[in-house]
Amino acid sequence: MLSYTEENYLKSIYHLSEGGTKAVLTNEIAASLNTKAATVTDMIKKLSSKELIEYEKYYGVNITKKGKQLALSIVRKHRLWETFLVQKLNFQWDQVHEVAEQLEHIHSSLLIEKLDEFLGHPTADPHGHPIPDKNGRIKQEKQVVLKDALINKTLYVCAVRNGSPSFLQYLSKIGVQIGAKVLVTERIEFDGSLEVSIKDNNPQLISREAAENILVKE
Amino acid sequence: MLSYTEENYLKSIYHLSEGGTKAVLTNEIAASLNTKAATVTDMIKKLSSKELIEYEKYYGVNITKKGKQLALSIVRKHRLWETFLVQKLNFQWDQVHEVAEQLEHIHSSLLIEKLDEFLGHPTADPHGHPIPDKNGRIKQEKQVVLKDALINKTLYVCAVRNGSPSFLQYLSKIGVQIGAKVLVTERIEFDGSLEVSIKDNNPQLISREAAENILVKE
DNA sequence: ATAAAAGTTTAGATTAGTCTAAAAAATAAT
DNA sequence: ATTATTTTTTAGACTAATCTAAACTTTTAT
Ligand SMILES: [Mn+2]
Ligand SMILES: [Mn+2]
Ligand SMILES: [Mn+2]
Ligand SMILES: [Mn+2]
Repeated sequence: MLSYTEENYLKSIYHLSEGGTKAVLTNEIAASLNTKAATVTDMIKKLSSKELIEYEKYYGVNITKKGKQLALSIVRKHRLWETFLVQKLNFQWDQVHEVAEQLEHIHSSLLIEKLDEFLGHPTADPHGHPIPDKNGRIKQEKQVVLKDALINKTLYVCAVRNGSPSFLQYLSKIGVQIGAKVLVTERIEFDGSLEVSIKDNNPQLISREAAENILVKE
Repeated sequence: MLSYTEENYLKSIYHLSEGGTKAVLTNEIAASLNTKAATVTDMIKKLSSKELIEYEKYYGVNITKKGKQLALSIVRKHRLWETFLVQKLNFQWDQVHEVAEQLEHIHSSLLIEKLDEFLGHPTADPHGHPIPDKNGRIKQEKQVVLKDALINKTLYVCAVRNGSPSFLQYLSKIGVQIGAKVLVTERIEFDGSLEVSIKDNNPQLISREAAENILVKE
């Protein structure tokens, strides 16, 4: 069984390697976990000896199949708990991440399967992120970054890329939530900001920065 | 903020001091936490320096007001989680303790208040143990050990004293659950075993040992 | 009252996780 | 192709929690 700390390292390595194909670097892990490179070097040796990652000195790490399965089970727990907090306990979507960081480390397969059942086998968490199933499979739907969306095409918000409370609170304030209808009415060349109509309301400006962190689908 | 380990020691000391008035001894703590006396000595020094207990060398410890409040908040979390697992996730009463041992250490007052609300402010957990309220207050009802119950008096099971899975499974098998109607039809002098009618069924024998671990009320 | 037994504390060691500072390797710049 | 910079690893130290073995106190038995 992995310790709380080992689980956090493994999950972080999994997220850093998502999408990309290159090895994950020591400093990247250190930055993502707010720790020091020397500490990371020790830990990746340990995870490597457990065959959860492959480590080549000075070149970084790659997650193994076994490591990925384990990481996915932690991600599954994290996202199921976030869903529980929002759907059953009426948390706001900006309040759940920190608590889920703790809850994801509870060890009980019975608990997680019963929780999944209780929630009706959800496929996405409150931020639109996919929830891996019991076998670690993820249902990925095609989505596009709002920044790159076509002008005057009706779209629906399906996920956020940045889960920071301040960003989520801002989104709530302007009416952006998962499922919300959005329409880009104009793209400002100068700074990349967008004029967007949210839920058929009067168009308002959002920054390029914000538009890069909102995912939409048709 | 207390560590996972400090919380377990404090809770254990609280439970060992419940009822009794004498100081809690090093070996009692060691036994209850499956650790060694030397380890306990170190930890009680730490808890003492945090003013959660009062420690007199060679004579044991007493929990302080501050320590008791903290212990009660952990007990509250433990019992609310057990209630959640049984009432919402359909766990059996013999499956919840181990998981609650982990869940009780999640730090989030928002979480626990919302959970309490979600469960409808329950006053007892699945084993009939009282759930302290937000302020640490416990609603104690008068109850008697089944072993000492009057003959042929209708009573209702209100709690168990021993939460081991094997005992709880045995109780489930013979129909004893919280709220079940029971009637002691005869007390066997020889070994203290009781003949008991459970839910108006034919009387059956239960051991003195079992009868000492079942609490009933009128 | 003294000796034996039981219980508790101290001393010294170990493991997990962390850090800083120095050494080594890889990458970038002249 | 050397040199300078950046990144990574190693070395050594620290804290929390744990253990065993030895020393010390208290309690019990003679
Ligand atoms: Mn999250
Ligand atoms: Mn975590
Ligand atoms: Mn319990
Ligand atoms: Mn616990």
